[in-house]
Amino acid sequence: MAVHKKEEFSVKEQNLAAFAKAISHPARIAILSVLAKRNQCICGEIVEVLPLAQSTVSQHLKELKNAGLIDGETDGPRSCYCINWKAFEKFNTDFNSLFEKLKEANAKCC
Amino acid sequence: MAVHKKEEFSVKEQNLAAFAKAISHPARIAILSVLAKRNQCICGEIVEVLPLAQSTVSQHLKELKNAGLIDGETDGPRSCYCINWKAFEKFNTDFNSLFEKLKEANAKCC
DNA sequence: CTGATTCATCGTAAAAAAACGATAATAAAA
DNA sequence: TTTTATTATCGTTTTTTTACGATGAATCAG
Repeated sequence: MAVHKKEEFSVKEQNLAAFAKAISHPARIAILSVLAKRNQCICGEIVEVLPLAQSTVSQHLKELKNAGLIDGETDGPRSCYCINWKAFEKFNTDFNSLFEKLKEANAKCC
Repeated sequence: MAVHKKEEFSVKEQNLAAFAKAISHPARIAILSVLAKRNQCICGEIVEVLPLAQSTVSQHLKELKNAGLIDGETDGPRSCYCINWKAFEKFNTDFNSLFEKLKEANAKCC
């Protein structure tokens, strides 16, 4: 029990799920929101705004970066992050391509 | 350690994160995809298609229903599900309203 | 060079998620 | 009424996530 079954789904499904997972926590939504407003900012500014410890924020940033949603580069002793808009566009495209199919049917359940 | 901090974020952020969490597993993406194609179907049909046990699929369906992404009603001994398209539209709206703000800036990191 | 700042990483603990088998509940069929 | 088919729920185990403090690494200021 508790075996990994994620690999048995299609790559597209896995990618979409991975993106969704990246934004599936309010803290990460908040981080993205800050980045969207300020265009770019350093880790410390984000820590100031969020109700979380520095190490926790750093962890969330890492996850967002691993998922490809943000870019980051170190600038002296600090780290500067910004949103990777291309990744968001790809998400929108994939998301729609999965669900646009029968939208016009406007199904009523059973 | 391990304290719930989710409540300390805005309602909008929490809702968006909850939606994303619902679609953050490939099995649930696959379920939604099946429903989108077939308009509606019963639990058993989904179980046939997925590489998961019946109880696991039922659990995923419950999560999707709790998140408001699908509707379901029992039809005799079986349960019929379909997609709640309104919920998807709301997600799209909220998603864009959070992130559309600075898109034109096309930021380059630092 | 020393000290201060800034951030990432490590270790750890608690909570939640994922998966299954077994069992209960429900309604149709016999 | 008894059986059968279908689905939901319960109990359990393993894994993953969330969160923190403490420690390290890197750079700037003095």
